[in-house]
Amino acid sequence: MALFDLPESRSNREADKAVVNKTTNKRSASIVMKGDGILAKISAINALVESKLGQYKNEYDIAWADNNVFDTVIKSCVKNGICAIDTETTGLNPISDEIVGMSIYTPDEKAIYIPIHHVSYITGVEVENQMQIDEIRKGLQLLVDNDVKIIMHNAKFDIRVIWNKIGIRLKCWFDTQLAAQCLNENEPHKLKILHPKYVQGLTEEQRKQQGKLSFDDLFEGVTFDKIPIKTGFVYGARDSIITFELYEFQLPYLTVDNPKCIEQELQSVCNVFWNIEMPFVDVIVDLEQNGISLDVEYAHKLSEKYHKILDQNMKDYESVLDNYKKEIEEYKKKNVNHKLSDPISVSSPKQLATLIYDILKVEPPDKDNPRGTGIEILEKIDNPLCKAILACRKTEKLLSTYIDKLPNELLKDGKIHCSFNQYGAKTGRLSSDNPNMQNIPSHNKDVRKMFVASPGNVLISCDFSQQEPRVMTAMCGDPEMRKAYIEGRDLYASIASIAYNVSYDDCLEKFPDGTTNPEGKDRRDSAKSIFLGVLYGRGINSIAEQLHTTKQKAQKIQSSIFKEFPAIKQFSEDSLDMVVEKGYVTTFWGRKRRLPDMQLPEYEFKWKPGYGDIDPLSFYTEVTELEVPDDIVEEYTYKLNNCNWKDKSNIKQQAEKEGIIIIDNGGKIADATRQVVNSRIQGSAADMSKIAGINISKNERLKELGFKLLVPIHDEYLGECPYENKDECVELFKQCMCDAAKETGLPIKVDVVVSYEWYGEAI
DNA sequence: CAGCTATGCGCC
DNA sequence: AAAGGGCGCATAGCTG
Repeated sequence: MALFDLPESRSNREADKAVVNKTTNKRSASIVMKGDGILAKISAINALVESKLGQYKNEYDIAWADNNVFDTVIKSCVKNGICAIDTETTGLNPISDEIVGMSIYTPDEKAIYIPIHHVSYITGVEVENQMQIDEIRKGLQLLVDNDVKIIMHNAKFDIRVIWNKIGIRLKCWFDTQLAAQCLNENEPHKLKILHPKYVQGLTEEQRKQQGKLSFDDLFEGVTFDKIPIKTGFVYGARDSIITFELYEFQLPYLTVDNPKCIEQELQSVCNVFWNIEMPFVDVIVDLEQNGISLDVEYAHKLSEKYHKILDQNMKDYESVLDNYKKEIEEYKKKNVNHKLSDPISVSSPKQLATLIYDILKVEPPDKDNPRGTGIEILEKIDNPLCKAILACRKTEKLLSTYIDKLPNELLKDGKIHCSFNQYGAKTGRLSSDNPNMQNIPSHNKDVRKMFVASPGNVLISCDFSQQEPRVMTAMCGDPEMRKAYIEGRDLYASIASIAYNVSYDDCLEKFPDGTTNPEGKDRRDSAKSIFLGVLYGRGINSIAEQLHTTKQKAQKIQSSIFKEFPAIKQFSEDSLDMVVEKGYVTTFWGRKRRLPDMQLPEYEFKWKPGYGDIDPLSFYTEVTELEVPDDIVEEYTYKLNNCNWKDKSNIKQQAEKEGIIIIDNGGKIADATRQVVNSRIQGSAADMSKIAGINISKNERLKELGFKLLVPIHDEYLGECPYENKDECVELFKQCMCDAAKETGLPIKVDVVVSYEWYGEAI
C-alpha cells in the first residue's frame, strides 16, 4: 500500500494537517479504500471526459520529449507574438503542490498539452517520454526574450507555478479573469462559465444541458497527475485555447478606440484594466511569493497564555450559569426535546438564545432580532451572564481563528503564504484568504506580534491617513474640505468647527497643551460619524444611536454639515442621478460598479398562473406570459405610493385575490442605494492603493535595497527590508504611496512604523 | 460523510 | 418604518 502513502487528492499542506488530525488507524483505513477504488474511479473519469470533451480529441496535440511539437509551437508563438498559457497542478498551492502539465495555444497551431509530471495511477511511477523541465524552460525563455504577449486566466497562479517549478518568471499581458471582472463584476468569473456564455454564445439553458466541465466536476477527488495523459490532454490543452478565445471576445471591449468599447461606455474601464489591474498582477505575485514570517515560539507562548484565559473565562461562565441551575433544569424537564448541551455551549447561538430569552426570559433589546445573541445585543442586556459569554467568545475567537490556527499555515520556509484575490470585492478592493491576512486583530496587540520580520530585516508598515475621506474630498471637490487637507488640518475637526460654529481648536481631541478636551472630542466624533454615515448610506437613527444622542440632534448636525459643505450632498445626488440613468457609477480612476437594481421599477406586476385573460384550463399558460394591463398597474402603483407602509401588505393581498402578484423591489433598491456613494469612495481608495503597490514594485531602488512587500490591508502596506536599509526604504516607500494620490490633486499623508514585530515597538 | 446556511465576529 | 459599505472564517446544526 506504499503507493497510496498519503491522501493523494489533497495538497501536501492539507495532507500534513490530516496526519496531525487523524489517527494512524483511521488514516490507513481510508487509504485502503482509496487504493481499492482508484481503478474504477479512473475508468469512470476516462468515460466522463470522453463523453464531454471527446469531440475535441483530434484538435489538440501532445508535446512529448521525442517529438518536436513543443518547439514548433514555441516558434509559432514567437512568430505570432502572442499565445495563451495554462498549467495543470496537483493542487492550488503554487509552492507546495507540483506542476503536472502545461498547455499553450497560439493561432494557426493546434493547442498543445505538455505532460510534465503524470504518474501511473497504478504504480505511482512517472510516465515515460514526458517533456523535460530544462527543455520547457528554454522554450519559455524564448517567449520572454521575444516579448511574446501572454494571455492567462487568473495569471498570478500560473505565473507562480511556472516560476517555482520551471524557473521562469513570465509576465502576463492579458488576464481574462481580470478582464471579465472589469467588464462585469456581477457575474461568475470562472473560465468554464465565461467561455460557453460569451464565446460559444450558449444560453443558460444550453449551458445547463452541456453539463459541468470544470476541473472538480470531471476529476472529482483525483489529482491531475494520476489522470492518464490520453484522457487529460484534451482537458488540459482545451484550457489554453478557450482562454485565447475568451480573450478575443473581450479585447475589443477593452480597446479604448474600438466601437464596441465606446458603445458600452467602457473607455474609463480600459484605464483601470491596462494601467491598474494588469500591472498589479506582478505585485500580487510578489506578495504571495514573499509570504510573512511567524514567530512560532511566541505563538506557542501566546497559545498557553490565552488557553489559561479561556479556562478562567469558562470557569466564570459556568459559575454564573450555576445561579440559574434551577431554571435550566426546569426548562429541560418541560422541553424533553431540548438540544441544550451541558454546560450550555457559548458558541451555539441557538442554545444561547434559548438560555437568554426562554429560560431567563430576558426582554429582547433589539426588536428586529428578538433572538439575537451578538455582541451589541448582549452588551445591552448588561448582566453578569452576558459579560461572561462575551469574554468566552472573544477568547475562543482569538484562539481558534488566529493564535492556534495561524502556526498551522506555515510552509517549509516558516512563512505564511496566503492568497490575495485581486478583484476580491465588487468595489475593486482586494481580499485575502488561506488564511485571511486582512483581518488579523489590531485592537489586541498580542496577536499581530506573531508576525515578525525575517532575520536581519525590519518590518515597515505604511498606511494612508484618512484615505476614504480624502478620496471623498477629492471627488466632491468641496473647497472648504480641500482647504482643510491642503492646510494639513484634521478634516473631522474642521467639519465639526463649521457645523457647531466653534473654533477649530475646540473640535480637537486635545487642547494645545496636550490635555484632553472631552467636548472637542465629542464634536469631532459626531462630525466623523455623520460624515462616514454619508459614505456608508447609514440611516440617521443608527448614527444617533452610535453617538448616544437623539435622532433630532444627529439630524441637526447632519443638516448643518450638508448646508456648510454643499458638495457632499451634491456628490451623493450626482451619484444617484448617474446610477439611475446609466445603471452604474464610476471611481475616480474609472472603475465601474454596476448596480442594476437601481433601475428596477419600485413595483412589478405579474399575473398569477392561470389568471389574466388566459383560459384558466389552458396547458400553455407558461408559454405566453401576459402583461398586466396598464390601467391596473397604474391603479395599484398609485395606491402603494400613497398609503401607509402598514397598509402595503393589505394592498398586496388584495391584488393577489384578483390574481395579480405584486413584486416589491423597494428592499433591493434600498440596498443598492446604500452602495452607490460607498462604491465610488471605497472603489477609488482601492484604485489608489493598487497604484501605490505598482509604484512600489516598479521602484528599482527599493528592489536594490532588498525591500519586499508582504501584506496589503486596504489602506496600508506591510513590507520588510534589511535593517541597514530601513531609512532609505522608509522614504521611498512613503513617496511611492503618496505618488498614488497625485492625480487627485489633493496631497495625502501617510503614517509609517518601523518595527521587528507587526504592531511591535517602533525602532 | 460532505456541503450548505445561519450566526457571530475579526479587519478596513 | 428602518436601513452600514466591503470582505473571510469558525462553529453549530441541518440536509442529502
